[in-house]
Amino acid sequence: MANTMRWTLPSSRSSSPPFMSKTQIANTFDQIAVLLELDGANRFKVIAYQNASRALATLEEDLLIVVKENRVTDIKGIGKGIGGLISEAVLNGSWGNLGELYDKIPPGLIEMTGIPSLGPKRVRLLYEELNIDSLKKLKIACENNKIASLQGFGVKSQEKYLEGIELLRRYQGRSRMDIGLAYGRSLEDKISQIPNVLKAQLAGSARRMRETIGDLDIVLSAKIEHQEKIINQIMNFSGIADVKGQGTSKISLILESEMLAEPIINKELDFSLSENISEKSINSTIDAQIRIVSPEAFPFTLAYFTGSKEHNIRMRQRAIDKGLRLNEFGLFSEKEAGDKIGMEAAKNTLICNSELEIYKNLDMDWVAPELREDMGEIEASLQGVLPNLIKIDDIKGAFHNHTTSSDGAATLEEMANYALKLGWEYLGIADHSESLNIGGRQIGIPSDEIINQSIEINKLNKHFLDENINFRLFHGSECDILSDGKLDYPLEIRNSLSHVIGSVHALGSWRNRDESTNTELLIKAIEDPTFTILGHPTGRILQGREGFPLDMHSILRTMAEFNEEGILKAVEINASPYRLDLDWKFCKYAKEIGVPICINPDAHDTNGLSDVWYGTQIARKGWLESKDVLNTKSGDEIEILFGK
DNA sequence: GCCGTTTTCGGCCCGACTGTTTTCAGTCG
Repeated sequence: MANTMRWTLPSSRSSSPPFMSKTQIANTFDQIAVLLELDGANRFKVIAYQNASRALATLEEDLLIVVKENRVTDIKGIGKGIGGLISEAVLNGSWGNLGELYDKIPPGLIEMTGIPSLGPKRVRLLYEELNIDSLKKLKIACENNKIASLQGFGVKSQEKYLEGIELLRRYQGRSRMDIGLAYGRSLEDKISQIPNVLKAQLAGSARRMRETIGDLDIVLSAKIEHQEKIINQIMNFSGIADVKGQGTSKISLILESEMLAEPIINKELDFSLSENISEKSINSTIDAQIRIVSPEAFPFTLAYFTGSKEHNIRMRQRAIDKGLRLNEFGLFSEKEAGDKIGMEAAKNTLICNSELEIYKNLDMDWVAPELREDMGEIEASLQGVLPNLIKIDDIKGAFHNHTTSSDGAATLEEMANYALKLGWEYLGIADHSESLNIGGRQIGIPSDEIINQSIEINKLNKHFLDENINFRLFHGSECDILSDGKLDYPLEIRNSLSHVIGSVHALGSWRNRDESTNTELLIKAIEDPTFTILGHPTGRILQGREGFPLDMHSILRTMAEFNEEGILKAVEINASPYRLDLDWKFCKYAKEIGVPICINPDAHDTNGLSDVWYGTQIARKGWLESKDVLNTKSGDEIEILFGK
């Protein structure tokens, strides 16, 4: 959880209901869960708030309407208590007596739980016994040997906390998908090459293709007699910064950049990105857990550590419903296993040679790892209606790319040639528009110069046609959505373009406004007849900054209405691993209501075009099939759709 | 705090590792 330092209940900026948005309430419930833990509350109460937060974040309907129609407790996971809080927050902007909880828990305690192996229970104990309520006080207490004498603590814990405080200072938190995957694949590869390793596979959030990755989980299988030697060889890898734990079936490491097979390429970045990326992301470390199991247990352990936790809970429930029990070692009869646990319980497991067979034994279709978030995949799997997910080879081009005419590093021709090399049928050029300035320097193409780009594009297109090359350039613009919701450039320029990608760049005013005003202004931009695609919808930068507040469901509904009338309004998944915006959680909804999605690399150099891979992973995570994605269509089809 | 063909109470997923204990609680995933 980012920035745990100063938690407060949100106050409303609105003068009429809804006083609080879905997102605000969901975030608040997440905080409440942490505070309750520190307060020593019943752990199921904590889970209830976490579940309620999830339920709200995925609620598609307008929350105000749900509240007004007294349907809030119809939402699964929301009962009388939490439902009352939601209604009050939406209708009055107040938070019942939750304020007392915020007042009661010193903010320093939240920060202390960031120390490895120091959880809420012990933090609470330290607070009650020694009045420790900050990292600083904890450090002093450790140094003065005050912790070791406490019941349940010892010298080791004291030392660990001191190390942990130090670690916290340079702790990077989660990693972006590109960095996490680079580490994960390198480690997976190295382990696979050790003799007698039968399989080594990345699991966890990396396998599920989350936009950020917490730590790496790798499951490896080997015969029991080889396991000890394999562990020793792993421990001798270069690129291990620290060993956090080591057992016979699990090792826990911190990796540093020496682990990487090849250094991470620094691509040319959007100006707004480079501003928000600190040095820390470059020299980051990442945690890795490695599990060693027998070949028989491998599919179960892989499934278990792929998660998500929520998916696993549903899977176990499914097993229980069938009189079975599922754990990380097997799937077996509940009756037979009795009180036994772990490997012992799984002794008489049903044999499964792959994950597919585990699902099959539960009368389910295999669920792609990307979908395992308990977002409807269990139901779809049981009904046999899981989506046929899009693949990278389905992509035939992309619409949002920059050249040297704005802030790109490659020329139009270089970009086109690289796109051809990728096997694409088209490339959409969308340089920044006139108004975009940074530090007094104009980034965007001035109105009177855009004609030059048009001439150059026509020339290249004629060349492709003459040479009988199935490739074309589309001349668009990444047109600024100004703070009042109007589009940049005069109308005649926008009309002359094949596509207009509307993007918000002047984030200042958008981030300082409330959700409903922003939503209204963005809808105004979308309604402009020249508007085609919504670019990086929230402006978020992963690990950098939050996006501006927006009711995405409402935005998507507006876009769906246009599409129903045959007017193309698409939304972008910005495929840059720094953004991955539209968030995957909204993709399924967009698809269901009929809003086309494009996977756009927002490339600022030729290498950047390859980022469509990350966007495609996010599209898969968002349940998208090839037919849901605009840039799987052929060049001819796009030409008709754009009308140019 | 939520939920319910075992519905108004009693459950709520499961296991490894660690450091502290001498049988276990806390933490983590």
